[in-house]
Amino acid sequence: MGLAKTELYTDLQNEISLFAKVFGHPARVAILEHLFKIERCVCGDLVNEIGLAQPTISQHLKELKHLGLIKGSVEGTSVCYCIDAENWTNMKKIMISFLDQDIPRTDCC
Amino acid sequence: MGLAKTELYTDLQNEISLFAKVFGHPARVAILEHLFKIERCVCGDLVNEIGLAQPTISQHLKELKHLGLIKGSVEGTSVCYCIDAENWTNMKKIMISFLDQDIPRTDCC
DNA sequence: ACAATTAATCGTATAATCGCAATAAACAGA
DNA sequence: TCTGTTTATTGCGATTATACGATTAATTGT
Repeated sequence: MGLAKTELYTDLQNEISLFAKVFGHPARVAILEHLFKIERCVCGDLVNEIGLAQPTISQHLKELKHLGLIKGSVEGTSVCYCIDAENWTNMKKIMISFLDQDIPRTDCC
Repeated sequence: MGLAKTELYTDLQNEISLFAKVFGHPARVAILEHLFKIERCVCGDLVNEIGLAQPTISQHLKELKHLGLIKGSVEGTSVCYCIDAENWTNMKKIMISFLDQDIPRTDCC
């Protein structure tokens, strides 16, 4: 993707873009929506549910876990994933404060 | 970025990821925040404000305009940009409904 | 018409992303 | 221990994204 010049932006702007980037792929959106619906599920369930190869799902899970939005616990040979409530709530505040800014009444056109 | 298999996902999931992707770069976050603060500004202002080259800013503006989140009007030799209030509000509803899902009380870990 | 100003487009180098086959790692049961 | 099950990691090809110099296009003022 080339290299974003992160030093040009505020920490908050960089943080917003990192959260947004992880939502910027429909597979990760689908994984999260499934976790919200099912509450908890193992990696193999997501492979069947979504239809991508197992390494691909595993890679998307890794990115979600790296940002702290989900957490996984080993249960025998499988790994159970769920939403990380605290981190999700924190992320939600940041994203909504960005989305919910007051729109200027004066139009430019 | 490789090729996402959009046919595997719902229209809503694809739409959410497209909106998120455009927020997935700090320059576009910075552009939008500046438009919220200043209400209206020309391309050159953003070049000075952010510190990227003019073609780069122009390219980011193009992506924001393509999604309908901003609109631009020609004013002499310069182009004035502003937030598209209606489309922003529509996008906001979609994104917040995704972010604001009920978090399951049962933890997996 | 000409020069100056501003923004968009083109071309290109670099780097990240996506997807998956192959493989490794961790664990459970016989 | 051996086998089967499940997930993580590695390596690779194809594609997309970022950034910018050079150029073009559009407009204004003289």
